[in-house]
Amino acid sequence: MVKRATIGDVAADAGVSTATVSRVLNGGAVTEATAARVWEAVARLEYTPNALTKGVFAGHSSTIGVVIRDLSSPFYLDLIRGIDEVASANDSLVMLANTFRRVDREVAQVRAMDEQRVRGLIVTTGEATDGRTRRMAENGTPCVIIARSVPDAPPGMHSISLDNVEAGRLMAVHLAGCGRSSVGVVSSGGRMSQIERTAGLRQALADLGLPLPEDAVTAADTEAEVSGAVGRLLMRGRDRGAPLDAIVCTTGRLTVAVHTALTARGIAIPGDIAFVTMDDFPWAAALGITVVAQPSYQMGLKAGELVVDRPSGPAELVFAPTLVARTSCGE
Amino acid sequence: MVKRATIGDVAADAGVSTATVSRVLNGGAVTEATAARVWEAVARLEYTPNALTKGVFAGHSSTIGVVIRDLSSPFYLDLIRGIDEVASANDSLVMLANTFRRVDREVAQVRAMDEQRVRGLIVTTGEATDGRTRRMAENGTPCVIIARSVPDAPPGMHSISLDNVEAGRLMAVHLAGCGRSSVGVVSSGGRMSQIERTAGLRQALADLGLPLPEDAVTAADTEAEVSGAVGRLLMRGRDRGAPLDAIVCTTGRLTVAVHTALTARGIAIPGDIAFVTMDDFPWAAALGITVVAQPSYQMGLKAGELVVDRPSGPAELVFAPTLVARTSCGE
DNA sequence: TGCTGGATTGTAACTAGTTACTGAAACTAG
DNA sequence: CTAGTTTCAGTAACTAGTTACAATCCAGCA
Repeated sequence: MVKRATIGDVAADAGVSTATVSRVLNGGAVTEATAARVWEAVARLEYTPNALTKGVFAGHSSTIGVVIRDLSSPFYLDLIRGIDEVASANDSLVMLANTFRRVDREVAQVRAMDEQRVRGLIVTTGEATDGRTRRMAENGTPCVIIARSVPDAPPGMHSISLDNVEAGRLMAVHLAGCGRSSVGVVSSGGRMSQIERTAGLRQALADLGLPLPEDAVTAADTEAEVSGAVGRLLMRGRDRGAPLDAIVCTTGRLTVAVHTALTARGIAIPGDIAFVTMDDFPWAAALGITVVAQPSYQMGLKAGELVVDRPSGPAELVFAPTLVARTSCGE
Repeated sequence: MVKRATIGDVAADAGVSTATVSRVLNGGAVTEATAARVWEAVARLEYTPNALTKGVFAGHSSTIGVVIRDLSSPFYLDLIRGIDEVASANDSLVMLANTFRRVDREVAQVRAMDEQRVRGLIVTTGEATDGRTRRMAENGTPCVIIARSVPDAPPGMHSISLDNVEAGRLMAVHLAGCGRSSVGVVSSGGRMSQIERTAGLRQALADLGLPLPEDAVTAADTEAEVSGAVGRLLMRGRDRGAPLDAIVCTTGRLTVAVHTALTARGIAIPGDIAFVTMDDFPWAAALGITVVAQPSYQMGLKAGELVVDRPSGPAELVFAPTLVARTSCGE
């Protein structure tokens, strides 16, 4: 195993002090002749500076930490692409951690990011990590919470989220415009974003004279639970003599499962039932699925900028969703 | 801005030396009473150890570096999940960098990983980075090259790839079994994996008495080029009086594009043309698309283990593909 | 009471860099 | 020809930890 060259080795090879090498590498006042000798030594020894040591001295590393609940979601993927764009424009790397939707891992990963002294932290975690991110913000590490707003955020603690009520409204207006009147909702658990989307949908439907009763909304936390949820919705419609003519899915994560549950029952989309869901994805166009899309890449870009630009106050950014109309709701 | 507590602050607060604090934190010989006082100080000051400094002393950080060409591919996503699994079981974080398929960014990101003194590096880059990874391996940083084998690898430099010839063979046998005889191939550029898959397909088809002429294989590097490539394939079949009855796509990245190109032309799958592609993905089941899947999660797991376990010699692991038969080839 | 010894704890050197301060040339000006 | 200024490079202190070695403490034993 060959030992890596240190700045001391370079200095010795070039016949100068480590201070001079550091000056050459980081742009201080040095003679051209000296600089040339140092660069030669750097090349000869294949010197690669130690970013850890630089980080120790600077008080923080040059990487941006990102903690994601679910790497398989296309929303998060585009978000990461946006962050990565800003990062590489600023000589930063992105340190990514996946939490697989487990709270204990969220807490552990955020602590790990703190230990790594990341330059900034972008996080899609729940409230369990708020204590730590708050403190990190106070310690001078900008933190960005995605998909959730944070009450009483200190300076340096930002949030980026979607206007979820508007997302629900867009769905309602589109469905009504397609002549649908009996809507069922598959929603995932009790996250605020889910609740807001359903509330926005319900309010807009009510404004259009189409009430959305409580029991027309079912929760499915996992893909396995979706089929049952869809079945319940279908049965309820039949029982009331008002058969379901539209299904809304409030989370992109369950889109495949809902779609599969419908087609597996031989239900035609949009012939029998209209289908709208959240978040655009590569196959949506091929399948003709109408979606309410988040500007995920833009959100990632903004998150990266908040980390890099360090605005003084806390920022609370809300992005507008857009409906991408395809064929899954008829018309 | 509140300054972060250092080990010195903890030592002062607990009335001991920094050495003792270090021993309490890392498990050395200390009295219970001293340990209790130190832990109290740690809690009171909300001390979070600096992983950068630890890394400087250890000679490397505790994070695993991963450089990915294309984060949007489901193959890489599952690979990352596998790596992440091993990482978190070993108190490591994954530092991820995306290169967007650009060689200059590959080189820059691998250098950045070297500067970060990652504990190990897992990479899906091309030959341009081989010089650096070779040297890193010699310096004691295990490197794993994914989807490509490396000639004359030094100890600590490993490769994990798919048996691409077998992947092509699986496709050929399946298509022949479904009664298809006139196959067209959409392939992406000149990467070795693409060439091997096509070669495997051609050999197996030939063994079955079904030659695959050179011009039945078209290259499409980007999604935009796919439609033209498919058109050429279709036209060629018509011209020869042997209309195409199967299309093979040798890269998961272009699956959507090929599928869209076919359906946009009103071609029924499998009615008019059979379709097989590489890499399984969430919508494949819903769409009934037959695929040759890589054990991507397993490959990620293995890559992580190579980094963590540091076997002495260079390892060259080749994984077997499996065909997931659905309905897109008829039968 | 004094000695030996194991268990704790502190001191100081070390990791690989950066930078404030210092000193020595070299150049300019009177 | 000397004084003042600028330029350049080196010394040493600093970042936040770890650890080898030395020092101290108290117990057990003669």
